[in-house]
Amino acid sequence: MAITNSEIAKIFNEYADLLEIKGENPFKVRAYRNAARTVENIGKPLEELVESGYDLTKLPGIGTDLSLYIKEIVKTGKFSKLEQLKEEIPPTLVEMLSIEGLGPKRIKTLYEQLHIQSMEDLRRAAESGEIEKLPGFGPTLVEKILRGVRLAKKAGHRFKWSEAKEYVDDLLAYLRQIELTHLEVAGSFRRKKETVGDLDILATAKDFSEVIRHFVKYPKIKEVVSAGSTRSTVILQNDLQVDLRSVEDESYGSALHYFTGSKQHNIAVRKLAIELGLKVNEYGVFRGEQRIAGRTEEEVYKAVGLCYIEPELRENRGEIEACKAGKLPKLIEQKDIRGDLHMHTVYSDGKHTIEDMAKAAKEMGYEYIAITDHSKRLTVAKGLDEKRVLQEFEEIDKINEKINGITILKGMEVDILEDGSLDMSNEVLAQMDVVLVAVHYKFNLSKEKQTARILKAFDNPHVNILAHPTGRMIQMREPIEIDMEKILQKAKENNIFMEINAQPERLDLNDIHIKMAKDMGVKMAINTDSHNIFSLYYMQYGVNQARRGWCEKDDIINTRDLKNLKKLLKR
DNA sequence: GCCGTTTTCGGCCCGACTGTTTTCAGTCG
Repeated sequence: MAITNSEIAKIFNEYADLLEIKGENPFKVRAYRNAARTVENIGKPLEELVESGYDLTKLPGIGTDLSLYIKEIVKTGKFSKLEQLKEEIPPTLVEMLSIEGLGPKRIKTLYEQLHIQSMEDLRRAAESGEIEKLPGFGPTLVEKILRGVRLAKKAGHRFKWSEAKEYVDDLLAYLRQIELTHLEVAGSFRRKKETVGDLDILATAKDFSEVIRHFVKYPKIKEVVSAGSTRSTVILQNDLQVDLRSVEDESYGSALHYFTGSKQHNIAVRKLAIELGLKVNEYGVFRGEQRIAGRTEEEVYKAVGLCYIEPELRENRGEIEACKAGKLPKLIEQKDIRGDLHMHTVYSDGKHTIEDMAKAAKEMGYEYIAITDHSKRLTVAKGLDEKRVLQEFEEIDKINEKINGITILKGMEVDILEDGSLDMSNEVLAQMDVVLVAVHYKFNLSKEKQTARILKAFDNPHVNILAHPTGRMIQMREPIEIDMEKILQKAKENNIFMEINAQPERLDLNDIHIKMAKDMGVKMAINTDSHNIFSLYYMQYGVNQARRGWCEKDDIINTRDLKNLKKLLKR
């Protein structure tokens, strides 16, 4: 049974948690966390790297020890040091870290003084008044712990970016009711991460205390966690945490940079600053006591010898090196998109007609769309057989004749059957302008079989695009197991494109795979997979994801005009 | 535990807020 990179990362993170509770050297703890991050971010399975004899110490944050541990985990599926540590420190203590106000030190105290090992122990001791008697603990903290225990059950939820966007729009409109100089959402939301854990909002105003007073009166607040003079934290009724912070205008740029993160990017920038004898914090860039930059982000980057780096790239995944080498991408923008190559109509499981979709797309300023209804295997979606799809194409011909300003391409989202053959005859496929293929069932095949299934589909000379390549649904369905590198390699050889599916719960490919594809020279298409006219606007989410994957206009085929697109679609 | 064009030892990002204290530890981001 193969072990995945994220499973290895999880092992290191759990080990780090336990080390921290044990009271180990915090830098050692950090080393394990850094290693976990590295492991998560390399697109290639570590299992393969180990097999090929790759020198793991070349990876950032992996030294002699950790490379040995990785090998051990890949070979045995287990990390013996973690197993040993679990004998010493009960692993159930880790779950208590999720409670607001409880960190490693306090958990250690609770364990050593009161033998508290689980959430249930914790609740009992808090209610009995035992915890309050401990030095360093008081009634307020106990209250907080009890609240934390109650909340822990539903913790860990992250909001889809699109979902967070709705809350952001409402909250910003509320905040703007009073006079502000600057107002910006920072954090992972600004970096356009596919999910957002909380919101970080930065504001400046003549009288900031008034902003805080206004903020904590927002009607959708469930609880005000803290409200200081420069920052405040609240929980909304939907359990979304919002942090509002403020600085002086002269620090606005550095604060925006600081609160946008990512943490790893900021650390890397600070290290650069230290090398130059500078200090970077949220108030500016300082040489000694003197502030030399801070009003804008551009200033901050310039002061540490860098160019401006787009928020979507700030993950410390090579953007700093790329900037120094003058190789930062010029990221794709929504206005570069000229069409949408994946959508459904009433012929299968869509809600609108071909003509409705075409008109809506025309209003978006598109030059072309492809109608790509499902094939017959997908009976739940009323998939089309050869005869029906040819009828659909006749209708497309008629609409193309009478409609102006947009061209409708004939396409289909064809099921890849279990054996890798396609759910449509070659004779009919040959009549299509664009052929999407996709996996819609048998998600749990072994990695070898699933990969072979898709590679076989790529042998069909009519295939153009692999739709939602991993099938994952954010926080709902795991991706199918495939060897992405092999698939990208063959896509490159056969001139097949990968889809970046813009449905907010899919966003498939993810950012790491997109960058992998880009680096391997595989081009992609950003498609909405719309089932009605309203979701055509999902395109923005797909563009966000493409930007996180370093895509430029040229990497995305539906930025081409129709003539050039057609050339690309001819294999 | 990692890392190094000053270093193979001695560093490792930085500050706000809270609750508990009476100057600060712990937590959080």
